[in-house]
Amino acid sequence: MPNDQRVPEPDASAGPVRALRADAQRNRTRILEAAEAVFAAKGPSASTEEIAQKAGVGIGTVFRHFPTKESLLKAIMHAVAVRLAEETRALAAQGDPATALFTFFTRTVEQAAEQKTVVDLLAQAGIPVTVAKPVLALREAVEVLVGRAQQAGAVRSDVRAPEVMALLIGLCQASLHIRWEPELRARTLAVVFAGLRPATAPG
Amino acid sequence: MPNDQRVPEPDASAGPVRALRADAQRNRTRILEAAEAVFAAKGPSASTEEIAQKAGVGIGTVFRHFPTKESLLKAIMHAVAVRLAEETRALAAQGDPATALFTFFTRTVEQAAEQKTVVDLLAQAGIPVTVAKPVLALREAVEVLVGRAQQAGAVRSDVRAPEVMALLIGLCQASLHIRWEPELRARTLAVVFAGLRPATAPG
Amino acid sequence: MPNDQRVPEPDASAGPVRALRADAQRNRTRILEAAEAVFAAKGPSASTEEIAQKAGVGIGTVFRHFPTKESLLKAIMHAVAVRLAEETRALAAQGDPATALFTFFTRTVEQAAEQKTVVDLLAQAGIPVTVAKPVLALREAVEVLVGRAQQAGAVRSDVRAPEVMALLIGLCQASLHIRWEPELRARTLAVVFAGLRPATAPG
Amino acid sequence: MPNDQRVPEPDASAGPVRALRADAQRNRTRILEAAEAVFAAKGPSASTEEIAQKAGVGIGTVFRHFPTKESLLKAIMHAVAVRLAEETRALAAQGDPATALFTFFTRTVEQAAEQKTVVDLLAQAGIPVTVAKPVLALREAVEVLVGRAQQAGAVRSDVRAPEVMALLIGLCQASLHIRWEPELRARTLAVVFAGLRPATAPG
DNA sequence: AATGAATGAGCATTCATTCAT
DNA sequence: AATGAATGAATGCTCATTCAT
Repeated sequence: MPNDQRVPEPDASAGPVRALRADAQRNRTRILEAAEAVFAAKGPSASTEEIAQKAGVGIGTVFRHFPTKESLLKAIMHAVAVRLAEETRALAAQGDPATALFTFFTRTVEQAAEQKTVVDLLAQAGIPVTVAKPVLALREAVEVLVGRAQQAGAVRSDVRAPEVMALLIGLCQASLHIRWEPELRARTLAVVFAGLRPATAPG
Repeated sequence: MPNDQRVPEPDASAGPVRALRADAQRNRTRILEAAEAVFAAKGPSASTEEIAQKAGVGIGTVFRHFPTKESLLKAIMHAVAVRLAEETRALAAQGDPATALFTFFTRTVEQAAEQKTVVDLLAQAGIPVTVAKPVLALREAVEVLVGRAQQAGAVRSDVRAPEVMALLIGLCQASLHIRWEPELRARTLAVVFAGLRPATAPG
Repeated sequence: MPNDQRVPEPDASAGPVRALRADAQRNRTRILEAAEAVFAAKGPSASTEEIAQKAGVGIGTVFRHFPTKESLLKAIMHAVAVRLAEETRALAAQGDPATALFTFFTRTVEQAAEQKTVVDLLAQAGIPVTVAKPVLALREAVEVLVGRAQQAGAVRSDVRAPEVMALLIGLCQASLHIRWEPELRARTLAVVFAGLRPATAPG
Repeated sequence: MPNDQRVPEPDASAGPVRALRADAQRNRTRILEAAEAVFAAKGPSASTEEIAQKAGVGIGTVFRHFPTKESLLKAIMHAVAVRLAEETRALAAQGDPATALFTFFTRTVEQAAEQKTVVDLLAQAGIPVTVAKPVLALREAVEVLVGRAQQAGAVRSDVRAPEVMALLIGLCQASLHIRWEPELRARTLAVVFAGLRPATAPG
């Protein structure tokens, strides 16, 4: 038997509600990976069939795990949001509040250049309605970063989190349409960062 | 200006390749207007049938004028680009180079909030490949605005046009995903403008 | 002749709302015929694809004429109901009220044996909710037949139309499941008719 | 009765071909019960998965016991037929032949209104081909009821069992499509019974 | 040149049946 | 023997594109 479920150990914190058979878990993972890749490359209009093919499973299997295409998309978003929020919290927990926000901003824009999913996720973070928990967590993590940066004097005190999110969303969206030569991306970010810093900020 | 259509001169150089019968020309115009409205409201996924209906022509007529949906979209982009470029040139020709760029930037973001087409157009302006003339014209007009603003001391001298375009594209894209409360839009633009101004910029 | 539509003569009582091109009208007819045959043979679960094939048209054409499978089914029901109601009215207008109801009953059961559609239609006539006009017309026509038959003394005066409908529906449904040898059908109808006649009715 | 399973005799002649392990037998029973309930409520188009769930077994177990959905349906029919036949025989064995047939008829129609399975079963009883033994038993039991009723003078002597079956089937089918207000059902049955009674039938 | 009917590939989703665990 | 995950053919429906009228 593959799953020795002797005790209902409460540490089963990750994954779906019920324990899955080993093969089902493997397929679920493959589907998520395939979906992340396909959605990242082609956006949410990519066909479920293509995802199934890339995952090497039948179309029925995809729908067994995710009863609608919508739910699959949400799961991907969820995962990406969790990852981003974690990265953000890690940055917030690190030493330098003055640079954490800028680092996060830069990293996220870089990721967006490669993953449409990140772009789409942030797009959802822009609409303050019907947002799932992980998206909210991301928003809150950004708010923390902004607050810390302000306390450290790295960001003007009259800046608020929503416009930071707006700028972040915008540059990530732009990634869908701009061939970011590294220097161009750097110069664009420099403008935004300069705009965020106090007017008297040293070079 | 090439298109004063007083006489049915067969060599009309603007517009489609060959001269069109008067009714054909009228249909072409109606289709473009309908497509601009529909794409502006629903984005590029709107159905061609809907456009034909709004234009009051048969679907076949749409495809006679534009052999693919793609080509219709491009034509719309073309038209919007022409209009934007003209507005931009008008601004450049006006009196105050110090504010012209910011005015243009603000106006365009506002338009984007209402017209998906503007967003899509700018998206294309971000890809330096396969750009049609009107899009290039827009890029150049923006370059002029940036140059003038720099000469007027309103924009840092190390800023270049591409990052201004990138920021513009990004904020327009963001319009698709953010509910721009007017103050939020203003504060977001303020950050960008602060980033563009010289560090020691006067008020 | 397809359509000599010189004047908007108001007698265009049959067919869809707008005049159709000759080919479209032809296809519409073929689809209806195919659908009637297929539904009659296999019931409402028959696939739309099969109907399209039998009609010799693409699947898209079926959906252009009938935007949902449901609507196609309704159209068939409508047509059958109209036909049945007309037959019924014709019988009612004829000379002998004493036999008209029995004739109608017999004929309908015979038709049901060949056409599932008739069975399904009558099934709908049994549910007094959300019935379309032609179905109501059929119910009313049957009520007339019953009333006339009672006035002629051919049917007991305490019988009401609903149970006549119920018996009709039942025997039509039975046709789906019984191999009606002609004598069996006749004997079964004889029982029902005997039950409808006054107790003192002459043999 | 052959199936007293005191000992695991390997040659048990009734039920499935071979003797089953105790738990398999239990599962078989649960599946049949679940299927009867689900089919009774939703008709034969109910999904096999739902039946498995209601039975508390895996879908695979259902297919192990019944290799096709069709075979499961037949088994249900079998069971219902056995029950109905027994009820019928019990009525025949009772005291009053004059009313037994009518009682049976009334009861069955009432059951049909609640159990689609009864309707479907009788539908099969109408086709004299490929009838399983229990269905035949039911037909024979009805024949007995009819014969007794005729001997008692409650039913005309020229009536034969097949038309009684046809009427029974029809009214049960009608139950699927008619909202049987109790009075309507009573009046409908009254017509049929009047048709079955001798013309000069006393009271 | 205009029309709009016809086409058919493509999509999301369901479900009877099979098979690895 | 039991499980339930996997399968994939089939269905209703959409829409860009073609073509007869």
